[in-house]
Amino acid sequence: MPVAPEDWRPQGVDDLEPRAWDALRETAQSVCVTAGAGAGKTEFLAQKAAYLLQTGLCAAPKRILAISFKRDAAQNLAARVRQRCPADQARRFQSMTFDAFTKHMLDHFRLAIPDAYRPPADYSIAFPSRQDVELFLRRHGRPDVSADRFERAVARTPLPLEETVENPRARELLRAYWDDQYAMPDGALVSFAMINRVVEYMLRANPRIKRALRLTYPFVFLDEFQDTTYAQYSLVDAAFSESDAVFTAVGDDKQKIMGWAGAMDNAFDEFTADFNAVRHALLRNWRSHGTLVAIQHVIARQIDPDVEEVEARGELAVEGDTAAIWRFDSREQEAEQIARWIRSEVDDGRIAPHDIAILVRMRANNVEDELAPALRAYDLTLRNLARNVGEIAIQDLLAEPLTEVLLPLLRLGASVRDPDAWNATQERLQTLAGTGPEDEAGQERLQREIGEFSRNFQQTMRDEPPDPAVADRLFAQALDFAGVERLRQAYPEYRRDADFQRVRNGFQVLFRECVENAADWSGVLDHFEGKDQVPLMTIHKSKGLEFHTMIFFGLDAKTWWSLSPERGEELNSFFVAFTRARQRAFFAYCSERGNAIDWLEQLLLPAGVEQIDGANIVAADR
DNA sequence: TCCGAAAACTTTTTT
DNA sequence: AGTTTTCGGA
Repeated sequence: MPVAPEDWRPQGVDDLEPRAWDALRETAQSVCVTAGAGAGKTEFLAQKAAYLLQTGLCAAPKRILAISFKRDAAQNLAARVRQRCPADQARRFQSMTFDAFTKHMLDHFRLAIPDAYRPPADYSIAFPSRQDVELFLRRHGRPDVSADRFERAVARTPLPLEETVENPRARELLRAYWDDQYAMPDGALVSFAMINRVVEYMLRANPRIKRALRLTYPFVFLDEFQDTTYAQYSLVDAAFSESDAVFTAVGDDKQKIMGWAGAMDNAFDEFTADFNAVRHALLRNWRSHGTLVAIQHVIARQIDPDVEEVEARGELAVEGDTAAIWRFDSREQEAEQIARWIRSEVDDGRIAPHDIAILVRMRANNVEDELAPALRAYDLTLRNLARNVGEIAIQDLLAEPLTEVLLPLLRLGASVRDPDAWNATQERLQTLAGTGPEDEAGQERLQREIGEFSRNFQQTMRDEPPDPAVADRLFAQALDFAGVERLRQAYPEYRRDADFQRVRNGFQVLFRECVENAADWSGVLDHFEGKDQVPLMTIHKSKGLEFHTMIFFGLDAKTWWSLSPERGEELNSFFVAFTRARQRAFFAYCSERGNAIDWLEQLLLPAGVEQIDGANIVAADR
């Protein structure tokens, strides 16, 4: 039974801020919502979805399409809506990445693609490397063309090339690329950039498909809109322009840090004009407390002089400095003092190591070499999320479906009763086996198998202390229980053997590594997931995350190369780093490497951020 | 093998 | 803009 719009209440939260109400109730016209750091972007989208679904403004069988850039963002949003709405409503909320959406469109409407550009049904996804592209350019006698620019041309040139490219040499080169990719010896290899172009062409050429799309999705959400690329924008345009689809685009221009990778210059302005959207700005920050928000405002005003002041809703919960520049004399002192500071914070019981993030602008691997030994001397472990285990980065490995299946399985063995692990295992295996909730016999068999498996595992883990050889054996057994063939069937990204082996191998390497650092198997798995370790990552990787305390490492001029205070994204990336902090933000630099960049000092000092001699950050008697 | 010069690279996601 | 890798000539 639908709720009347005026009676609808937010789900699972007390209330929304007035601006959020305005943006939420706007359902007749597209909206651009500026949601700054900590404004509750995901929550806002989830509430708006709940509003549309529960009031019947988006009534069955119509659906909401939500498009994000990253898999975890798409999954988080979907999970949030599932918490807020009954299953039959949540099913009509389709949250996916841009690439997943275009690939679905391609697979569904492949036959509607004009002959000259229709990929064969058995195409595979390619992630072309620079070398691949350079090889192609050399083969076609054009080594003078930069691979970067050529890839960008592929991504941005609309099809059909015969009509859209005037320069004959450019046209032939692009056409040769498409022909080559479609005629690879092991079958067609298509990149997501190509899929985007093909689908955009298909939508332009088939008004009927466009109409069907519009009927299915009267509402479209676009997440992190500031980072939309031109290719993605043109696809959205081809799919929904001149339709009555109502868009909700959410993002923050001040956090645009992907321009160098092709993000649009002013996505919000263009969108507001093209889709006749009204603009709203959320004005609360639920993440940080007042002191930090005040400093954030000073930086924000530097990025956009017209920015509105934000109301801090986070509570101050620490004593002492909440923002400071730490100046060190030498690299040695810098690493040593930071390690000592973290140790004393942890010893005082204030926070756990994983509440403190170390952010860097780039080259996290080099910084790891510098900091890890110092931390180790204080019995702290640094987790560099960009570090490769085998051929995959730890951060990527942790988000892989294989990890989602194997970790709960291993957890079952590590403790006698772990209902979360049991439920997760059951859910994952159901998906793998394709057992529906109505198949009672299948469910029972699954329960029995899990029970037997976990008893077996529990015994091994009780009898044998953590050891690399045992780890390998447990890993092999868990993988076997899940079933390699089933896994590779269920997840298309594992179809190609090399892709599966890369993840498999990475898991094994990290698992074996964690064995060395833990007293029991439970500890091994905690270590695997990063518990009680200090995370280290780039600013780009930290986007969307938050931490109790943020330490920015390397406020030296040398690491901020393409930086100019007036324009460019460097100030934005600095803003992103600062706004990750709930309680405290510190900036470390060391005169041995260089001086803190002038403009940052000029920005931070007047904002009330003091400079502290790094020798004094931990009391001497500790 | 060594040296200096030149070129490459830095910040990333995606089934 | 600075750091790291590659390359060519000795």
